[in-house]
Amino acid sequence: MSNMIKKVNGVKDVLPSEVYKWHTVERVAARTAEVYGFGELRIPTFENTQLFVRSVGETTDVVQKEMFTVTGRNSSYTLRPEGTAGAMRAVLENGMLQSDPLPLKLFYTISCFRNERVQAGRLKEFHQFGAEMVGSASPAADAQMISLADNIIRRLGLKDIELHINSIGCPKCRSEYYKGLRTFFEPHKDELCDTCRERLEKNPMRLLDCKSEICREIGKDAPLAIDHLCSECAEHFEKLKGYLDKMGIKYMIDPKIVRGLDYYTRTVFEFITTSIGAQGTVCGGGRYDGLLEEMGGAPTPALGFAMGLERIIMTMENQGCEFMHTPSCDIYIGTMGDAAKERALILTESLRSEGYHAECDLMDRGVRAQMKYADKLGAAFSVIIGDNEINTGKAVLKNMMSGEQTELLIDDTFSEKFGDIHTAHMFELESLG
RNA sequence: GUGGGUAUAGCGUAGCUGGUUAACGCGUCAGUUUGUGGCACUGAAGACCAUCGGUUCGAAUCCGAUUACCCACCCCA
Repeated sequence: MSNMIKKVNGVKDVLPSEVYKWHTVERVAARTAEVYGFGELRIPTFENTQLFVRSVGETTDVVQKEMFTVTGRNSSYTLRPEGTAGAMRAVLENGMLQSDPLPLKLFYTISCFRNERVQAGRLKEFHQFGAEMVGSASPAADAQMISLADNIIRRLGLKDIELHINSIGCPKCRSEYYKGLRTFFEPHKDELCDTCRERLEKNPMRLLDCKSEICREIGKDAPLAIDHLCSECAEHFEKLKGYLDKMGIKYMIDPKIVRGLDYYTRTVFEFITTSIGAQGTVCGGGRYDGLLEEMGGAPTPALGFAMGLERIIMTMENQGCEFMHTPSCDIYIGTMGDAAKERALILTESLRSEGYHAECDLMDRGVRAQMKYADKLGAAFSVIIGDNEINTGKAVLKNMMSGEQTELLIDDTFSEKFGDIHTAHMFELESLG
């Protein structure tokens, strides 16, 4: 073991015994998104480094110190640290804004890569379900995006998730706001923590997000972005709140939400849970009206969100939410002797071609051991075939739960007969609840 | 990048202030009479006690370094 090559720090294996949890989340999310009119987009795992530098922002932590980048042949590629940049690149490159009816509605399930220190709910390779809507500047679009995320979260059975919303304005109102922030913090410059002193120059809005007690104390009465919105942004936010109210989606206004990716404008939101530790943001997103233009496209309003699948699953586990279970074995065919083995092989094949999960012995076990195996598989039915059964052409089908036994012919009619009994059994199970 | 904690079979753990073949539970495999599971019982396989170095007659046990993991800061999903 000591000389075995192990996996890299900060990544995870999902074993067959756990994968049903992922299927649950992925399927519910995709199905819900489809109901909202979103189509699945599949994008490459890596892109040109410049794509992320330009879109996510040169000064962000993600770009500055968390990207996995490889260089070769005069090119620099980066494993995607998030999905929006790649999705928008695909939108522009494929001319979707010209060819498809607006708004574009896209979703994707991807893994992302960020070279960070690992922690509960934070991995170097993590998975996101993302959704993006391109072309609409309407606050109704914001409301629908939030509704989609909210719906997925609710359909997964998650409880006690808070929706925090905020507006960080557009470049127009922001330049004014930055001035205000700088003049507010300037007198306290020496008291601020090192990173905040830098932030004052680079991105003063981040000061509000600092967890240091001193900075928080100083920033207590700092001007807030929502209080400095231009009239258009203010109206947009008011309308969004009105829509959310009418849709019955509860939210709280959290003026402290500052997204760490530079492309965000106007509406930003987070769904937060307290049940999985410090990394409680289970879903985050917002508007990025300037991004497509920044990437070389026509000015086009857009917005989106991403859900962290690991965090969603963790929260579900924590709250005892139900997952869809993968169906277990329908029938186990036990055998004694070579003739029976051949017959079992044929029966298994024909059962499988009818869509049943059938299993037979591949380990040369004794009958008793085979039955134990069948039990471990959770087989609903079993049948044992030996010389007697081969000679008479009949075998006994056993219901593993009730012990009920039925005699069946082990010929071409077996699959069909089994099908009848199996559906009756499933019906019975369902009526029992 | 910064801080704290942990490191024993596939998993979860025990191993007292250093002393002969490292223990237990779960899981795996095989049996408990001849052809039938769930319970119970018996047995087996499986660990150079993370790695390297040091102290010692002797180290899983003490010390140091490295690595990994966990948690938090930061950041984000």
